[in-house]
Amino acid sequence: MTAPYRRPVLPPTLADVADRAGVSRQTVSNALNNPALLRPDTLARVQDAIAELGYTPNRAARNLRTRSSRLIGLRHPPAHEGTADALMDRFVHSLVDRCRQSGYHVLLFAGDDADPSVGYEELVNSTAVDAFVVTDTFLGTPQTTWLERQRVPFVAFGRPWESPSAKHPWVDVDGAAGGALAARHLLAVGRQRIAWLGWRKDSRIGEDRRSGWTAAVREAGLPTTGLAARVDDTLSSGREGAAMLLDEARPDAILCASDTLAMGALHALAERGITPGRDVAVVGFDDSQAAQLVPGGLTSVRLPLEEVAIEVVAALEGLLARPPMLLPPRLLEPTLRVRGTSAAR
Amino acid sequence: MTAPYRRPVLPPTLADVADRAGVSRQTVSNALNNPALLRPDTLARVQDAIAELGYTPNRAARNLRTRSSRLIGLRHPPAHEGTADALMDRFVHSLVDRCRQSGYHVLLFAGDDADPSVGYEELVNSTAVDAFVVTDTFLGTPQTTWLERQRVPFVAFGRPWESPSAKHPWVDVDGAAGGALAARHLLAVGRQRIAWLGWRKDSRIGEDRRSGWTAAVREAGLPTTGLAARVDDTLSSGREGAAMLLDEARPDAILCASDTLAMGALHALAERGITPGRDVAVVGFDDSQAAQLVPGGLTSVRLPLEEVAIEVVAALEGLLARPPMLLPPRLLEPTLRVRGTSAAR
DNA sequence: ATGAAAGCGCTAACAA
DNA sequence: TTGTTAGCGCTTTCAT
Repeated sequence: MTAPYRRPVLPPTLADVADRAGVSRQTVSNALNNPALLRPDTLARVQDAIAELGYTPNRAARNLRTRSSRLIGLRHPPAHEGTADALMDRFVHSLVDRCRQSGYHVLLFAGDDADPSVGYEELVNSTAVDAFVVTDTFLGTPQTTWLERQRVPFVAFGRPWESPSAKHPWVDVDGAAGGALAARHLLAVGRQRIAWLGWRKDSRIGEDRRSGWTAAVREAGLPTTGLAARVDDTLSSGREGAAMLLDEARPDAILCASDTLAMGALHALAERGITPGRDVAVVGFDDSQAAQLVPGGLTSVRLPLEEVAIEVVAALEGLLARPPMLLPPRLLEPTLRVRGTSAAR
Repeated sequence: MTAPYRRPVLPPTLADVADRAGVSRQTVSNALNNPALLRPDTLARVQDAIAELGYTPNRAARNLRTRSSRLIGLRHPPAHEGTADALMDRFVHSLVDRCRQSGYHVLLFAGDDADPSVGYEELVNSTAVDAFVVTDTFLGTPQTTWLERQRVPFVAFGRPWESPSAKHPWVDVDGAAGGALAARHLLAVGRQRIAWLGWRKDSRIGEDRRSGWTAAVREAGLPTTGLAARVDDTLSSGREGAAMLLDEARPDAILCASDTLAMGALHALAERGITPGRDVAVVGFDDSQAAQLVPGGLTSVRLPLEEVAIEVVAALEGLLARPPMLLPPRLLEPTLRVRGTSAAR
């Protein structure tokens, strides 16, 4: 049952490399961290020794010495079943990829939904990570205020809605621009009564997206009153909200705050025998897999998560540079993926 | 009388705790790692000091000393756009959650798709992680054979298809059982001509799932010949494959190797005005968000990813225990989520 | 049950 | 340009 699953020999150390190259340990360290200091022939000799031994610096030792781990902490929130929030997956991948290019790795930790600061504190005090990426600023900002007070470096994906005076770096996507983009697209394909199916009023992200709809529709001289519904972000709420809109407001398009709601709207249309895209257009938000896969295809606002990751890592590097450099907030523009539910007629 | 505490710039160290508690550093270390050695009153005094100072052991120092990082490496593969493989998200979350309960954290790294060993090697040599979770065994096993030869501890999610003699721990889901489960369900709701829409023959996972379909259908004395199509795992391939089956084989049910293919099949049905679940049943694999959200709902085989994570972490703990214990492979049973596309008639 | 000493592998500061 | 010294914070002997 037991097996010798440990590596047979210990990995080579910096001292081994120094011996082999016939130089001191410090010279090897310099070859790694400050190669310009070495004479070319010495550098080459050291690099040969490194290659021959397959040497890689021991991270624990380096971390201990430099007081930095080159690890970025990211709380991995539970995926909500039955919703279309596969955003995280795309973002995490982009983040991991950009981090690699900067020599960082991503450390995932599970937070407590009740007390969001719980995971952060332990990782900070144990110097396990150099900084955090905080993604759930829509939950209010207990973490960010805590992190800020503790002077822990972090970059937020999401605006500090509750405390606009917060000075930490953040990157966000312009929801209002996305809402307007979608609304103008619907106007362009000939829709006149564009309804909004969104989240409850306490959602700042929801209100942001909604404001784009309001602005674009009014700009076209068309009505918004009586054409809005606010519900929870669930499939069934979306279906019920859309049903209500269809029965009471007679819209020819429904613009939704999320793909989850948009899929709910498609349910409502199907139940009434209404064809999406022909009779009533539907547009969602987030360009989820469901939007991409549903028969006919669901038009959706796509968040530029790859760009977000780039900006987040840039801000992180600024923060961790010496001296630290505080990059200004970045608000990125979403795009629109047009599919069958908003075909031109 | 205790002295007033002022939060220092640097986190408190073990020596700070020792000073405050009036004991030696080693006693504090023992309080942490071997509390049974201490006299109850000493232990209490140390714990008080730890709490007062908000002390958390420095991970780098501990890692350096113990030669372990309590980090588990996980390669985060790129999410394929336009497919329903949101599996990873659910699995990662379960894994992170279980790891926390065992005092581990998950380190994400981006691999190179061309040379899958690239990320692993650096992390191993730098002792950045104690072990790996390998998820993409369906790609063949360059990583696993490499890891095994390097004697790096790892647990695979996925069988060693190419090398059944491999002795590393692994956890997998029984695809054949899933295929049979879905097929029997379709038989139970009165379907007689159950087609298979699967991947190409070189996919071991696909052949595994398919074998369950074959067995269950034959067991019922019904035909399988002429009722199978093999395509790539894309939406359009699924649509085309389903279209071919519908036109040439007249099935009353299509069992698919993935939700992506199943969504493609729904496209094909929609184009023909065929109602899923009434005229032709459709069942997918993986219980993706698309399956949960698509109007009518897509019946799908659900992988027990939470259980997989539990077993993976258990195997990991065995591997990292001293002496190491090699847990036997685990093959877990999937379940079926019945939705509208396979309603009883 | 508690304490003293050593050292894990690395890099910052300084010396040569 | 290269080498020497010191020490990051912790745990592992071993001694008391």
